[in-house]
Parts: sequence; C-alpha cells; structure tokens
Amino acid sequence: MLPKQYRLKKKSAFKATYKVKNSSHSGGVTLFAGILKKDESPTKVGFVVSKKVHKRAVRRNRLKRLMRESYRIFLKNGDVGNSQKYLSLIFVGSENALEKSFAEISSSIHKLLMRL
RNA sequence: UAAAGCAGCCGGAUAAUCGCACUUGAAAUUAUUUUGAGUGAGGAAAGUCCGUACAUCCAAGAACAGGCCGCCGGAGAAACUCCGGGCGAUGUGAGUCGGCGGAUAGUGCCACAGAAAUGUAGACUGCCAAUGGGCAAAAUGCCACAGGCGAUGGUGCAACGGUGAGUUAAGAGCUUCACCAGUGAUACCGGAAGGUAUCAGCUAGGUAAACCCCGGUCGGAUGCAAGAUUGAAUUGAAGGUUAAGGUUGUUCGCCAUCUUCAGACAAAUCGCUAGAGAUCAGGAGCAAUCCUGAUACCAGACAGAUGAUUAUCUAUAAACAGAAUACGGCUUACGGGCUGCUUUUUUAA
RNA sequence: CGGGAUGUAGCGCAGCUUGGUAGCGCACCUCGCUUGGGACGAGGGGGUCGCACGUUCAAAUCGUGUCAUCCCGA
Repeated sequence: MLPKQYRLKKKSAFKATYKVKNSSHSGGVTLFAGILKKDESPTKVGFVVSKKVHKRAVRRNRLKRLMRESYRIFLKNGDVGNSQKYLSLIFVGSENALEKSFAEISSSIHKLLMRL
C-alpha cells in the first residue's frame, strides 16, 4: 500500500480525472491522467478493478495489489518519467490483466508511465 | 492387505529486504514527521436461505384474516437448528436418508384406456334352474319371467383387503379354514412416540409439495448507508451595533459585522467491537449441551489494510476463496494430508 | 447491504394460474411458380423447457436446493 497522502480518495476527484480523457493502454491496464498541477502537492493515484472484470473479490484484489506494488517500486526508485507533473492518476485493470504475473504487470505500468 | 462407512483435525512453515492498517511508548515539534514495540481474514469470511441481538419509527386492547411449524423426549436466546429414541425406506453390512398430523369434516381433480374412477356402484358383457313361476310329463329335462350373484371382462398407477382351499344352483370374507396386510377393543411393557399378545369380520382407491380441517405458534415496518452528535464555507428568518469600513456631503436604508434560531451538500466523531466470545483444566450427562475455575485481550478499514521479491524445508506449495454491526445455524465450493473407530470379502496367524 | 425479475427451437416470445397434446412469428430445408433471384403458395425438420433432487400414476407446469443473467434502492 501507498501512504495515505499519495492515494486518490474522493469520488469527485475520480470523476474529474476521468473527464480529462487523457488515457493510454498497455497489456490490460489503462492509465487515466488528470490535469497538470500548479503547486508541489504529491500526485494522487487510484487503482480500479471493476466488478464486471471478475466476480470474485480475491481475484480483483490480487490485480489491484500487483498494480499498486509495481507503482510503489517505481515511485521509490524515481523511475516515473513525467507522471509526477499531473495532479492525479488512475490505473484501471481489465479482464486481460487478470492472469498476468507481477513482472508483466510491472512492465506494462512502466510503459504507461514513460508515455506521459 | 483391499474396498467401504462414520467422526474429528490441518488449510503451509522459517528467514531476509521493501511496504500497509490499527493500538501504544518515546523524541522533535504543534499537527505532522521520525523511531521502538504489539496485533492484523476463513473453514467456509461466500450464497444471503433461516433465526436472534441492537437501533429508529408506528402501534401499544381484543378478534378475524394472514404467515410459519407438524412422530416422541431433551438441549437451546431462537431457528427450514442440534442430540437421543420410535417408525418407514434403502444397503450384504458398518451405516445412510425422511416436509413423518388428518383422505370416515367437506369440496375439487384422476388424461388415455376401461362395463365402471367413488356413488356402499352395478347400465353393459356375463354366471345360476337351488327358490317362485311357465312349458313338458320318461327324466339328473327345457325357459333367464320374478329373482340370485358379483367369480368372469385384451383396461389402467389404482377396480372395493391379498393368495390358496372349503362351501354353493351359481357365487362371494362367506367368518368356515391356513398364511399374510390394515383397523378397532382389551391386557401388559415403555417417561412418550411406540412395541408385544389376545380378541373382534370391523376392511369404501389415490392426491392435502390441490383448496382445506385439526393442533401449536407469531405485534408491524425498516435495516449499522439503522441511528446519535459535531459542523467551516454558504442559504433563509429575527434581533442588535454604529466604535471602525464601503455606498453619497449628512440622516435613513443597503452592504458589512455580531448574536440567536431553522435548514443543510462535502466532511468529522461516535455506533465499532470485552463477546449468547476465545484458550486451557475439572465436573454432570449416552449425547446435544450445561456448570465451575484459571488465563489472556486477540482485525476494525471507509477508493477500503496481510502484498511484492528471494532463499530453504517437506509432497512440485499448487484447492475453494478476502472481514465491513455482531452472533447461532443451514446450504454450496474445495487440491492435498493426518488421526481414531467400525463393516464386508479374501488370505495369514 | 437490501429488494425484485427472468432462464422454453438459431433469434424474439406464448403455454405454467386449473399438472396428461410443447405452440406462434422470423430464420432454416425441400418442392412449385419464374429465363434466374426475390416475393408468394404447399410441405418438412429442429427444443435434456438453465441444472439437480423430491411430491404425483404422470412435472415445462407443484415444492426445495443450486447456477447464470438483468434491473432497482440507499
């Protein structure tokens, strides 16, 4: 898990991020980026796996945890490209990503971060 | 040894690095940071099929309606719950399964087939010359008119207790006989369900997971997003202040500002986890379960915590699956492993 | 977390109340009509009634369990 100040929490913030419509896709993971930020507050990140992706909570939680963990490692190493210029990011997992390993998910997320 | 049955248990472990939630100690400092310690998903957390606690609102009396339950006894807060027993079904057996009151309270339905499908039925197909009657007069003769009978009928899930004998004109539970099924009465055994024995000719289908009858039982609704408290910006109403500010030169008024009340989106706190609880020991009981004592406090989030990587071990770590107010059940899913008892067949002793 | 509904032929739906025969439209196949196709006419095939167990002589229909899909409320 990420520390609290890095998490995207409010429903309105999620809606605002989706509204920007700046998205890209890689290996079953979709990244939505919000607006560019003006001050030095930390970039907030949300992770979403819909109930339509899979019925069982264990499978959905597993995918969310893998995405979260790989983002955390990139953030710790400073290997996140230009992503920290944005106010908010949302990673959305899809059906294709369910069966993938940590290494595959990690490389997908790295690609997405470099694209920004 | 093989094949089965039942009961119970486990549901990866250890170490390293990075990381999260809550509690708590310390330091810096004044709302955050750093650091130490502790705790951190299940046997089903699932499905949401039952039952409760708890909370708010309505009603607080009675009756009807309606729902639910349905062998007996016990346990339990209660339950579509559990334990023991009875009966029935099933299996070679250990065992397993059972929504298991009433069909003589009434109503409905029973396709097709069949003479007939519930009404103590017999129209039809049939059987009968014993009785009455007629014909005949040689008869152990003929006639189905009055009658007797319910055996016979290519049916059907089901045909008015079953099979076999005897009796008879023909026949029939006829009550005469043997064996069997049910029902009732009596006696005995049992705490009860029920069981055993004897006697009685008493024997009119099935369906109540069709309506229903009988007995028992039930305040209703909504669910922790229940509900309680706080509450910045802001909105409305009422009142006050001109000490300062804006609007014009001044006053009033308006803005502003202060107080009170009301409403209220985002939000915060409580509800929230010390319990019909957990572990261990002893006792009562066939058991479910109950009693006593000791020990420790053991998830509590709110975009929602247990993860990632590596190494070693056992059987290659690989099943079903993630708490959201709590508890008791039921049901369903599940790779693999362990323990105990029992049965059957064969072999050996 | 709570509530409601639906699973029947390739597709869309009846039938379930009151249990005995599964039917309608489109689509499909064959034949006719036409120079050929379409339309039209005639005929035909196709369904473990989501799954399992039970009640009943008999179940798409009644009961219970289970699976899947969809919708609604906060």
